[in-house]
Amino acid sequence: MGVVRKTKHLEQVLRVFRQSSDPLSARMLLDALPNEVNKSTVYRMLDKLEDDGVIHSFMTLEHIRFYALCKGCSSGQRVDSHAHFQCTSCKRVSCFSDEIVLPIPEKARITSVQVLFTGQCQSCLS
Amino acid sequence: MGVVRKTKHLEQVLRVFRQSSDPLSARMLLDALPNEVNKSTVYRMLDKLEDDGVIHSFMTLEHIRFYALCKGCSSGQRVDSHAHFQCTSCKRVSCFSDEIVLPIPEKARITSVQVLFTGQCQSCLS
DNA sequence: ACATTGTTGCAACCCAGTTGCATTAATTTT
DNA sequence: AAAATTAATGCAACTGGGTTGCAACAATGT
Repeated sequence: MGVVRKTKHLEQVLRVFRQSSDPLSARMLLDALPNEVNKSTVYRMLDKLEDDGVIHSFMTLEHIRFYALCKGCSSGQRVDSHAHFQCTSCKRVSCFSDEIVLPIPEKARITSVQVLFTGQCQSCLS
Repeated sequence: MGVVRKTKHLEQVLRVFRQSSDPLSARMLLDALPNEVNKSTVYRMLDKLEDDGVIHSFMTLEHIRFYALCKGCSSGQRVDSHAHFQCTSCKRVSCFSDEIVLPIPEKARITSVQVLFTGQCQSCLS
């Protein structure tokens, strides 16, 4: 189905994503939006944007879903092995710039791969 | 901290894991245990087993945590890039037999990598 | 057998995410 | 431009995975 109408909220959501270098959770997005938006609305927008291939999502080990813009993902053949990283100390989530090359197994029809590295980031190490 | 005492529940949990070829969620484990066990107890056992490096966990896209025995993982230097697969149709989760070789990024001290393939499994394709 | 202390069960709780429904607002039709 | 259509929104209640504090219980050391 996906997004059909251009609403103010939608524009604001996209602006927040564009301005953020890191992936965002629904909560973070909710806090970042300029005016009050209901959380159901935010979840619904995120769902639709993901359906449309505008953003993609992945789960962190704290069972929180994070969303990020699909920059390179051609929404047709999407095996975007784009990887993410979460620092176990500060919990911050970020994207890995390098594309990860993964061997796609034969056994199944793979449509996506999510890769999450965990460990300590630079600033938490020092 | 980890597990200290050998209780009946603990033995049963380990038996269930050994008998299962697939990773298990807390709920599935709860259902598979022969006698009634409180869910808090199960979650606590899982936490401790993971601390001890006996099992490892990962999140599915439905934000459910799955656990599996660490077969090859030496609990010392553990960058176990063991991959999992979830079928988007039947939701079943399984382990990939092939070890995935991943380039470990320099920027951070990586301690673990989780890889989750999603798509359709053999039986759902036919 | 007893003391110690890790483990369990219980109930209440937290929080991410969902749902049904009435209302509002973006688009289309006239 | 106003009316009709229908997607998007807000609200409140709900679901379900996972956690927590505490009293009761049971595995281990002496």
